[in-house]
Amino acid sequence: VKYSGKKIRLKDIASLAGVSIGTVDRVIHNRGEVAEKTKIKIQNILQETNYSPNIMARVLKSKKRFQLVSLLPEPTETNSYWQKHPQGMMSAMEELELFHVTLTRITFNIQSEKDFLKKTEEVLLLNPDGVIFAPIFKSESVGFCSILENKGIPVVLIDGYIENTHFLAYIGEDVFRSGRVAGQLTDMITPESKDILTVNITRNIKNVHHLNKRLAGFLDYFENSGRNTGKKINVNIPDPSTETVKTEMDNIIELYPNIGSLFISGSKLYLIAQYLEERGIRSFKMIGYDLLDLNVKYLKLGFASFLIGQRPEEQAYKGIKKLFEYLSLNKMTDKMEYLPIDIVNSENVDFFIKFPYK
Amino acid sequence: VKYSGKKIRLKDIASLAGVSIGTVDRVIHNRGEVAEKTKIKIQNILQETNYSPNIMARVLKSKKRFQLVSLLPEPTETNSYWQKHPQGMMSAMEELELFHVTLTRITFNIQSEKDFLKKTEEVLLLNPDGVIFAPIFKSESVGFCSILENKGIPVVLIDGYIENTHFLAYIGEDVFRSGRVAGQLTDMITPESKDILTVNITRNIKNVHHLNKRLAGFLDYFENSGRNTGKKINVNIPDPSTETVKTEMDNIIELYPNIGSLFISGSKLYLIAQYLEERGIRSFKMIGYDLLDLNVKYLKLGFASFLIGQRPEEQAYKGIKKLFEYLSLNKMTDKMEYLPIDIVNSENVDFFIKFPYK
DNA sequence: CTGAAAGCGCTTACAG
DNA sequence: CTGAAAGCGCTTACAG
Repeated sequence: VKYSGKKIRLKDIASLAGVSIGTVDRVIHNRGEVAEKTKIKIQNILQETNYSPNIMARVLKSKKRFQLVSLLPEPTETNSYWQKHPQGMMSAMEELELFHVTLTRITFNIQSEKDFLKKTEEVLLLNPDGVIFAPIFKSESVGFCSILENKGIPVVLIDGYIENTHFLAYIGEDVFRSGRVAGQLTDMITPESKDILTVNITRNIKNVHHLNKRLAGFLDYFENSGRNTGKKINVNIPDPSTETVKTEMDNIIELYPNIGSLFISGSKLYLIAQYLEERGIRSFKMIGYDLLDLNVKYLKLGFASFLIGQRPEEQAYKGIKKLFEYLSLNKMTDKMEYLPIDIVNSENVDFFIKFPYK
Repeated sequence: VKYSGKKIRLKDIASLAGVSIGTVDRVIHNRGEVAEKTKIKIQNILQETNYSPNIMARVLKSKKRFQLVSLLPEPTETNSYWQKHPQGMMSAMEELELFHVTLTRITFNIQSEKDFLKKTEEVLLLNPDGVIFAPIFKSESVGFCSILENKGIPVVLIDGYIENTHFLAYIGEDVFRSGRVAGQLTDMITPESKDILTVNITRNIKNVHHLNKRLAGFLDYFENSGRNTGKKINVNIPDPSTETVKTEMDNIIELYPNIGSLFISGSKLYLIAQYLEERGIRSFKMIGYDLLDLNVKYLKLGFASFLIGQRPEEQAYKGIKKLFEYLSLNKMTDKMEYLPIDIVNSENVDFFIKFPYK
C-alpha cells in the first residue's frame, strides 16, 4: 500500500468528525467527558484513517515522565557478568534521552534472599512506572511479580524466568536449549568412548533453576542426539573456594580416569581452569558459560575450547527499550524473546567482548 | 557529573549572548549573515553550555528531507543471502519513520559488472543524500566511491570493503579473521593426521576478494596455530552447475583418499552437500558460510558441522542507521565496525534465523 | 547584520 | 460535554 497523501493529524480527524482537536484528544486518551455518540464517531474515524500520533510532537509537549527501575545482582570482583547489564541499560537510556525517561538502578547481593526482599521494598517506594529484574530467587521473585501485577506495574524479566508468573516480557537465553548447544559442541570434540564430567559450582543446586535446566539440556543431547558412549558423571561443588574445588576435583578425577571433557554449567569455568593449571593437567576439553575476563583468559590459553555467551548487555538494553515502548508507545512485541546462543572460541571472542550497542 | 537544571535551550543561549534566537540559529547552522564578533561570542557560549539541540523540536519543524539509496545485489532463487538485507533496512526505516528519511532500493545482477555500472548511474540520478552499497566488483566500486566522494555524498560499505578508498563507514565481518575462526573449528573436529580440502566455487577466484581473504585466514590458522598435520588441498570449481561440481569433486576425492574435512569459502556449501548426498558419502566434516535455507537444511541433516554467519540483516540495519545519524545528528562513530562472527550449529541455528531487529 | 513572528502536531489547563 | 488558546523548542521566511 502506498499512501499518496501526508500522515493524518489530529486536526484532520477533528475536521472529519466535525469537532475540535481537544475532543479528539479526549477520546484518544480516554479522558472521558465526551458524549457517547461523539466518542463512537471519532473512534470509527480513528480506525478508518489508521491514525497514529506524531511521537515527536507528543514528547515535545508532554509533561509525562516515566520512571524505570532495575533490580539486578550487584557485580562482584570475580563476577563481571553483572557489570555488563548497566552498560546495556545506559546505552538504551542514551537513545531515550529526549523521551523523559529516567532509570534508577538498584542492586542486591546475589547470595542473599533477605537482601533481595529488602531491595524490592526500595523499588516499590520509588513508585516505578516499569521494572526490570532478574528472578534469581524463585519464591521471592514470584511474590515480587504478583505485587507488581496488582499495582499494574509492567515487569520485564531477564537472565531467567519463572513459569506461571505474570510478566510483560522475558529477554534471555532458552536455557534448556543452551545446554543442548553445549552438548553438541562437547560431543564433537570428545573422543567417542571418553567419559564426560559435568560440574555444578553452587551452594544449593536444587534452588538454582537455570543450572538445573542447562544440565538437563546438556544430558538430553547425549540421550537423544549424541554419539558419545562414555559415562556421564556429575559433581556438585558446594562452594567456590580453591580448597573445596581442589578436594572435589582431585577426588572425582581419581575415581574416573577415562574423563575426556568437562562441562561447567555456570559461569565459574575459570575456577576449574585454575585448578587444572595448578595441577598441570591439559588433557581435558572444557566448555562453560559467559565471557568473564577470567573465562576469556583461560579460553585464550586453550584450557577451554568454547564459551557460550548469553548477551547480558543486550538483555538489559532490550529490556529497557521494551519497557519504554510499552509505556510510551503502547507497543507490545513478543512476550518471550530468546536471544541467540553465542558459541565463542578464542578466534571470535574479541568481537563479542566489545559491546556493539551504542 | 549531575546536571542540576534542565536541558539548555536556544532561548537560554540567546539570552546569555544578548541576542535573539534567530541569530543563534544562524551560527549553529553556519548560515552566515552574522557579525564575526557576535558569532564568536555565541560559539563560546555554545561550547561552555555544551548545547545540543532538541531533536524532537527540530524534526517537528524542519522541512529537510533525507534521501538514502541502497545498491545491493538482487537476491536469486538459490541465494537468499541478499534477501536478508532489505529486511534489515526496512527495520531501520520503521524506526526512522518520523524523521523524514526515505530509502530507494536499487539492485544489480551480482554476475555483471556492466549492470552494476548502469545501476550506479541510476543511483546518481536520484541525487541521494547518502548511499549504502556492497563493493562486489573491485575496480567499478573504487570508481563509484570516488564519484560519490567528489559529490560529497557519504557512503557506507557493507559485506566487504576496499582498501585505499574513501568511505564513511564499513559494517561487516573481519574477513581474514572469519577464515581463522573456520580454521579453528575445522582443526577441532578433524583427526590430526587427516587432510583438509578447501573449496572455492566461483568463476574467477582472483577477482573475488573476500573468498581469497577468508581462505588466507583459514590457512593462516593452520600455519600458525593449528595442530592438524594433514595436507591442505585446494580446489577451485569454476561454476556452480551440478555437473561441474561432480566432475571436480570426484576427481579430487580420488586423488586424495585421506581427506577428513572440507572448508567451503563462500556460501555454496549446499552444492557440495548435495553432491555428497548423491554419492552417499558421509565421512567428511564440513564447514561453510551463511545461513541460506539450503545450507541450514544440510546443517540440520548433519552434512555440515558448522556454518559461519555474518549477520546480513544487521549489516544493512546498521548501515541505514549510520547514514541517518551522520546526516541528521552529525554523529560519527567508528569507521570500521566489525560485527561478531557467528558460529552456528544445528542446535543454535534457529535463534539466528529469526531476525531480532524489529 | 538582526529580531519578531508564524507554525510543526501535539497536550494541557481554562472558560463556558 | 465542548472549544479556543497557550506553548513545548525548534526552523523559516520576512521585515527592517
